[in-house]
Amino acid sequence: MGLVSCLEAIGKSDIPSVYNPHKLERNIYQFWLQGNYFHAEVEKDKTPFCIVIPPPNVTGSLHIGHALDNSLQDILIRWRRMQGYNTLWVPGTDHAGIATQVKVEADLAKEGLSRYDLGRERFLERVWAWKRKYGGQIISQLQRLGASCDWQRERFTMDEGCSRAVREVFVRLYEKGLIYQGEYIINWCPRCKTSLSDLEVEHKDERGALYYIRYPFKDGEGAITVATTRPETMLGDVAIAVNPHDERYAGYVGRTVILPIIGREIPIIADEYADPQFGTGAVKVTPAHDPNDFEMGMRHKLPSITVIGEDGTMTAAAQKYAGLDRYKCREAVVAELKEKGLLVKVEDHDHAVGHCQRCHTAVEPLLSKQWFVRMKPLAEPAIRAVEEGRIRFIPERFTKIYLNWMENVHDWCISRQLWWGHRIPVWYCRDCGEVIVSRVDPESCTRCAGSNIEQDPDVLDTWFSSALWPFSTLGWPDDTPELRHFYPTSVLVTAYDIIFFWVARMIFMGLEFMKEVPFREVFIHGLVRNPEGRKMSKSLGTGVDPLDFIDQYGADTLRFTLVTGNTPGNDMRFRDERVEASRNFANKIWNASRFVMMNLHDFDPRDFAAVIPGDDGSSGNGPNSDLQLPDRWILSRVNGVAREVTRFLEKYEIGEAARLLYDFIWGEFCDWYVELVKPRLYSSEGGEEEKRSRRVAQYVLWYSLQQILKLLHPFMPFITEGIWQALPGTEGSIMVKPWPRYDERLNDGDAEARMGLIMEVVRSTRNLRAELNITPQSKIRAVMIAHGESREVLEANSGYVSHLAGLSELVLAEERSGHHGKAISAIAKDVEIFVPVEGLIDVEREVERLRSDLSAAQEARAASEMKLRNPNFVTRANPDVVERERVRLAEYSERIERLEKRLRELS
RNA sequence: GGGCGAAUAGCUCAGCUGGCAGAGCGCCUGGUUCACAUCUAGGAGGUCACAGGUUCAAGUCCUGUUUCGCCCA
Repeated sequence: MGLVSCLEAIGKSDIPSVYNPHKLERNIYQFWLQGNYFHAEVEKDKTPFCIVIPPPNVTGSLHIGHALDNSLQDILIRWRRMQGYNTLWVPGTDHAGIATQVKVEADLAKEGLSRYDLGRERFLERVWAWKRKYGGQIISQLQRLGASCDWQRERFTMDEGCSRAVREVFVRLYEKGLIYQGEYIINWCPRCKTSLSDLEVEHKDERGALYYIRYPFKDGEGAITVATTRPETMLGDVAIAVNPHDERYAGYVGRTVILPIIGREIPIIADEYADPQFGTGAVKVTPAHDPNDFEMGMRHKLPSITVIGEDGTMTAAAQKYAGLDRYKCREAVVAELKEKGLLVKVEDHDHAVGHCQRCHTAVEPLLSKQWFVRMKPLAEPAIRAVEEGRIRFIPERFTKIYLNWMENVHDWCISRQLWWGHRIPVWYCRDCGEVIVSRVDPESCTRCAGSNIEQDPDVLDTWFSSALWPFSTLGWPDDTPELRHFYPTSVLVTAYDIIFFWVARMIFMGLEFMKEVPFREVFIHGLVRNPEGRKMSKSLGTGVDPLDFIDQYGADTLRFTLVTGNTPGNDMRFRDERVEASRNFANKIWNASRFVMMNLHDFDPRDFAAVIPGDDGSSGNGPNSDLQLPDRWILSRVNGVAREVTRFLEKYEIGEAARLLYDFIWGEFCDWYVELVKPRLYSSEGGEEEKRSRRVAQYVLWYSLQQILKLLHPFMPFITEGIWQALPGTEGSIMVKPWPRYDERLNDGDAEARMGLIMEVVRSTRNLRAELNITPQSKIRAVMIAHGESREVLEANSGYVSHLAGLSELVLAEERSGHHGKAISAIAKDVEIFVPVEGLIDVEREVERLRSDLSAAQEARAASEMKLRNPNFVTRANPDVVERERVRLAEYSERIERLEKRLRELS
C-alpha cells in the first residue's frame, strides 16, 4: 500500500519535476522485502551465483568505503539475478576482536572505568550490547544503500554456527599438527596487553638514535663497541655477535665481556647475522626482545632474559631499573653509560618502529608462549591455486602481491590475550598437566579424569573466524545443500588493504577444509579518500557517514557517484561536486520518464505485438515498415548499449558500464530521441498515418525506456524500480525481469549511419545559428546542397531536421544557385548548408571563419595523404584501418573543394 | 633494499586487446512556452611527466629517469 500511494502520482501531470528520492526509497525497499526478492533457495537446475559479504566490523557504523564495496557487490548481484542465475548474497558482520574491544574500552574510559573494573563477564555483556547496537546500525545502513542481501541468511562471526566452525577447524588443525603452542618472540601491544600477528603491526619510520656502547673485556684491557637503537634492552643482553668474515674481529670471538650496569659475563660469538656494514659491525644479542636475536640465541644455545614486561615497564631482571617505563629506562641507561664513560657516541638514525594497528602504541617484541598456525603446508596449495588460475585476481597485478606474501609467510600467531572473541578450545589439567583440545567443553581431564581443569583464557585472532566465512556461513561443518550448491562462491569483492589479512587466509582455509577454492575470482577495489586524498577514517575525523549523503541525495545517487570514474584497484577521491553530477543524472532520468509517461496515457502496449523485430517472440524479419528512422536508430542503439554494458560488467569494468549508460541515456536517448519524437507525439490531429506514427513512437519510447531502466537497475535500483512500477504495462519487480540481451535483428547500422548524418547536419546548422546570434525561438530558412544518399536521407527526414535545427523552411538543392552571397555556410559530411542572412553578411568575418575551417581540413588531408602514401601503412596496417583512412581522405578533399569554392564566391 | 600504483584540459578523473585525445565540475556566449534551470544550444581550453626504443602507427607496448603515494622487508 505504501508503495502504491507513493507512486500513484507518477503518470499524472502533477508529478513533481524534481526527483525526490526520500519518498520512494524506503517504500521500495519494503516492497522488495515483502516480495521476498532477495531470498535465494537452492535451485539445483540453475547456475549459482554467490557472493559472501566482507563482514563489516561491529566496531561502529559503516563509512563511505563500505558503501563502495557494497555498491559494487549489489551491482553484480542484481545484474546476475536479472540474468537468471540462482543468486545469493550472504550478509553478516564480524566481531572484530581487538578493534571492538578497543572501542568498548575507550567507551568505558569515558566513565573512568577499565575492563578490569568490570571483570571478564560483565565486560563481555557490555561488548555484546555494543555489538547489538552497531550490528543493527550496519544492517540498516546496508538496507538504506539498497543492498539486496538475503537477510534470512544473515550471519555473525560469533554466532553459534560460526563458533562451531571455528572449534572444528582449530581441533582438526591441532590434530594434524598444524596448530602448535610455543614460546617465541611475538609482537606485544603493551596498551592492549595482547599479542599481535605480524600483519597487525604497522611500521612507521621514526627519528631515533644509534648508540655506540663499550663493553669492556673481562680479561685485560680494552673493550668492544656495539651499536644499538635500543640501549635499554642491553640489560637483557646475553652475547655480542660479530660476523665470522669480519677480519676486524677475527681474534675476538670466544672472548668474554662484562655487560655494563648489570655486570654479567657474556661471550662474543660469530654469527652471519651481524652485518659488518652496520654500526661497528658488532651487535649486542638480546634474545628476549628481538626476533633476529632470538634466532641467534637458538643457534648458539643462549639463554633469554626478559627485561621488559607485558605492561611496558622493566622487570626484576633489570635490577635497579625494575618497574621503570621502557622509555624512561632508556634515558636512565644512557645517562649511566655516559657517566661511566662507556657511551662512545650517539648518531641520528631513522628506523622503523612497529605500532599496534588498533591503538597505535609502539609494539614490543616479546618472548611469549602463544598458539601458532604452521603456515608452510597451508600456503603451498594456496599458492598453487592462484598460480594455476583457479582463483583469478582483478586487476591482475594483485596476483603478484598475493603470491609474494604467501611465499614468504611466517607462522601465524593466533592467540590473543583479549576477552572479546572465540575462546581457544584448549583446557589444561591442573592435576596432571594434560593439554585437552576439544570440540565440546570437557567435564574432566581426559587423562587423569580429574575435574580440576581450566580453559585457556585467551581468544583467537579475529581473522581466524573470518577466514572460514565462505563456508561457515553456508553451514559448514555440516554438509548442507547450500554448501554443495553455492560453494565455491563466485567472486569476492573487497579492498586491497585486506588481501593478506583476509583474502589469503580464506584461500588456504578453504583449500584445507573444503578441498576447493573459496571463490573463483577476487575483485579488488581501492580506498575512498577525502577530497585532500587522505584515507577516510573515523578516528581522524575524516570519515563520512553514507547516510548523510543518502539523506541528502538518495542512495542511487551515492551509488552512482561511487562507481563512476573509478577504475578497478585504484583509490578514488570523494567530492561533493561529483555527487551533484549523479544527482542531476537521477533527475534527468526522472524527468525523461515523466515525459514518457505523460505521453502514454492513451497507450496500450498490447496493440503492438510485432512492431519491434524479435519482440514478444514475433517473427520480426527485418525492421517493421511502421518504424521510422529515429525508431530504428534508438532501437539499434539500445541494443548495442545492452551488449556493451554487459561486456563491461563481465570484465568488472563497473565504472565504464556506468559511464556508458550515463552518456547514452543523457546524450542520445534524452537529447535526441526524445526530441525527435516530440512532433509525432504532439500531433493529435491528422489522418491515420499520423495516428499510426504517434502510436509507434509511443511504443518505441515505452520499450526503450524499459530497456534503459533494466540496464540501469543494478546501478540505481530505487529510481528504476519506482519508474518501473509507474510505467504502464509492466508488472512485478524490475529486479527479477530478464536482463536485456543483444539481438542481432535489432542491429541497424544503416539507421545509425543515417541518423549520424542528420545529427551532424543539425549540429552544423545550430552552429551557424549561434554564429549569427539567432535566438532559439526564431525559425530560419536553410538551403542544403546534397547528393545521392545524403540527399535521400535529408529529404525523407526533412521534418526532423527542421524541427531540431529550428527551421521554417528547408530547401534541398542539387546545385548551388549562385545567389548565396547573402548567406553563411557550413559543411556537414558531404552536405553544404547555407543560412541566408537579412541584409549583407559580414564578409570579412565569414571569410575568416571559412579560412580557418579550410586550413584545418587541409592539415587533416595532408596527414591523411601522408599515411596513404606510405607503402608500409597500406600493406601492413589492418585493411579496415586503411579503408577508413581512404574514406576520410575523400571527405577531407570534398570539404576542401567546397570551402575553396565558397571562398571564391565571397571574394 | 625489493615490489606496486599514479603522473592526460584550470580542478577531479576515464581512456578495454596500439588506429582522429574524452567526461564531470569550473570558465566564456546565447536561451525559461509546456520532461527537466538539478535544464538547454554553442565555445574556449591538452608537447598525454621526461628521455630513448619497438612499430606503417604509441596516451596505450618496452627500457631508463624524475616527482608523489602505497605495500613488503
